[in-house]
Amino acid sequence: MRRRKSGLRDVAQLAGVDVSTVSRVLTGNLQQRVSSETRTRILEAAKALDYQPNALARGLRTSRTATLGIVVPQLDNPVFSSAIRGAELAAGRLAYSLLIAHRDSGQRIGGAYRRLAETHRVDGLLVASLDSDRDLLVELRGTGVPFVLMNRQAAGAANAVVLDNERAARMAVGHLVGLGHRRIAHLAGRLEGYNGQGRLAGFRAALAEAGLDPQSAPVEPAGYSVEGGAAAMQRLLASGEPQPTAVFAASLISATGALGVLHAAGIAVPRGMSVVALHDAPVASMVYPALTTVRTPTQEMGEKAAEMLIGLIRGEASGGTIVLPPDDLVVRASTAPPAD
Amino acid sequence: MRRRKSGLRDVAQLAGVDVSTVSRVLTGNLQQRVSSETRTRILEAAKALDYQPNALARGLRTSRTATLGIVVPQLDNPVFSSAIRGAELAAGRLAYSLLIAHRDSGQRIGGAYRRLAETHRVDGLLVASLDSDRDLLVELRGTGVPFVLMNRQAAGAANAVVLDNERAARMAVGHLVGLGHRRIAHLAGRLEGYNGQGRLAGFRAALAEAGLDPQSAPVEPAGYSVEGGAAAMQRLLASGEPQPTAVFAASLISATGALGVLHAAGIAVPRGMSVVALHDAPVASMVYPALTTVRTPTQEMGEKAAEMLIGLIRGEASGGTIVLPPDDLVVRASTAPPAD
DNA sequence: CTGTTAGCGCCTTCAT
DNA sequence: ATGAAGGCGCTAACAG
Repeated sequence: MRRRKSGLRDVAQLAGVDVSTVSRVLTGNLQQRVSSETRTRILEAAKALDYQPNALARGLRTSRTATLGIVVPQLDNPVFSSAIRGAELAAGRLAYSLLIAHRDSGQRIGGAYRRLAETHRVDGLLVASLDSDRDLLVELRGTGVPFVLMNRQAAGAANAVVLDNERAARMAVGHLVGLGHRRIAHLAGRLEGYNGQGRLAGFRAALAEAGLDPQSAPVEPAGYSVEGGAAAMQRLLASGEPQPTAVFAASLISATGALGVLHAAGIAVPRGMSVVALHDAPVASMVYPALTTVRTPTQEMGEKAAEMLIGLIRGEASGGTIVLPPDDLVVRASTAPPAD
Repeated sequence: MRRRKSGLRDVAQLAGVDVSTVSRVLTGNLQQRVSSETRTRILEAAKALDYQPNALARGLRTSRTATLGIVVPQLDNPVFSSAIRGAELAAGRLAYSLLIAHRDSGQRIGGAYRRLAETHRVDGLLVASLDSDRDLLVELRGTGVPFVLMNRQAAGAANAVVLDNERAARMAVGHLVGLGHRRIAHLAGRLEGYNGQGRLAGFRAALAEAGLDPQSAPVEPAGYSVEGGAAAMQRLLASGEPQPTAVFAASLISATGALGVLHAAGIAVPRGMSVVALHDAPVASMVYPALTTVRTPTQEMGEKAAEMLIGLIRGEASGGTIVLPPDDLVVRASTAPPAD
């Protein structure tokens, strides 16, 4: 019972004009010279027929697909899912769609990117990857489409949207210092990575500002997993006296792992140990005690990245690196003045 | 320095044959009559030029895009992100891509679906929605492409992949009963929804089997949010004696909300109250105490749904409803025998 | 077994 | 201000 999908030709016929005129009106980017009379006639016809352009035909002709590819290492990480959401919002506003692909781990690096780009499915790539810089960039360049990195920076990659890690870390550590903590440890991210390094630097800077010795402060790499956070916390507790009274975790996820270890060790939070983490997400209030966090603009990161990419595709923008400041500190139940 | 992308014509030229022959070989679904000599020659040429078919041109010609649209209400929900992951895996195996869209809440229902389907971007739709049945189905039918529902069933929709809610609920409640609990409450899902009803039914069935009275057991609708779970737990605690010794939550997320309320009320888990929830995800071990859950095959749900949809698109399958059994019970720290 | 032909639906010079 | 014509890259009859 459903009629055949109507094309440009049907609209043209109904409006009594040539298809090329219809195309001019409906594409309508330039203020084409078309009598406003026929223009309205065409617009009406298009609406009457509920005309929808065939994206394939248009893409074939213009060699642009109005589609962005997005490649993420994991979907269950709130940082990425939120960035995707942002990218999707921004893309939608600019009439772009999002084609999603996981990094097929185990495959040759970049397989996902290539497939998308080389079959003319996407006009550009949004990349949130954990790969080592060199291989990643080579593959990305090989695709021949513009790309924007999200949540990381890589030497030689011009376009990226990242968090101001240093400032975020200082916000977190500043909170601890303000509460009176003097022995503060850091559950770091990946020390080889962009974010891990920035957060560590911010941690040390904040300590120095407070008149504490950055070099003697314990730092345990924890990565961005629950297990990593747990292991790092364990090492921290095992590593002799005097124990810190507070820890700053580089990520919400690793902080939850640390919380588990503290529970198991019988150390009350925040009485025996204050915990503050970077990134805010629903999980922060699901754990016990609810975690004090620094809210980070992850959704905005996706939005900015998509906007930048579309700008690059359209040749309107020049790329660069956007550094987003952290939103604010969300004080919950996991931080308090030190007991001693 | 990157050479122009090579097309069918380049391959044909290099192999010294006509493009149509190349097409036959490279499409190669049917055992086309082509001399194995020229076939290998073409294959070599294609490899030498690193030929990649232009998906747009192919799609325009065949009116199939090898792309599935997936519409989800939220990305940060582990159930959905895991289902997406599964869909992506299955689609990839069958050479399909995934175009993602959020339900643009606030817009007219189905806007997301329509945009994807009516511009010939997708061959079919994977739908995980929370909308009321009627509107959803009307919109979906209007798109003219086949669709498969994930994690829900709707009257009149032939194709769906769902969880065996009743069995999952019985698994959870059976665990509680086995521990010796007699006063068991249910933090239900949405009682109007498919999943909520199934889980409630399973809850009551399990009680009846254990010789307990299903009708007198407290049931509080909690939805699938942290806040809903907290509010429901609060109502439960306020609703007079005798209090239950255990609760079965219809979802992991609402269970975390309930945990928070129990902490605040000074009720120890599991000593004062056992908690078991449906769905397993990393969050289950992030909360304190780590939640005992029933693991559900959410990723498989996505896989099955994608496989079914592709079967429908290819005209090879006939659809239907697949009911997936729960995986198993994961006993963590939130359940124990009742104290009294 | 292989080449020829004819579009898929659209955009875009080039005329008029 | 509008129409005519060509072709994006590919596949699918139909010839040979």
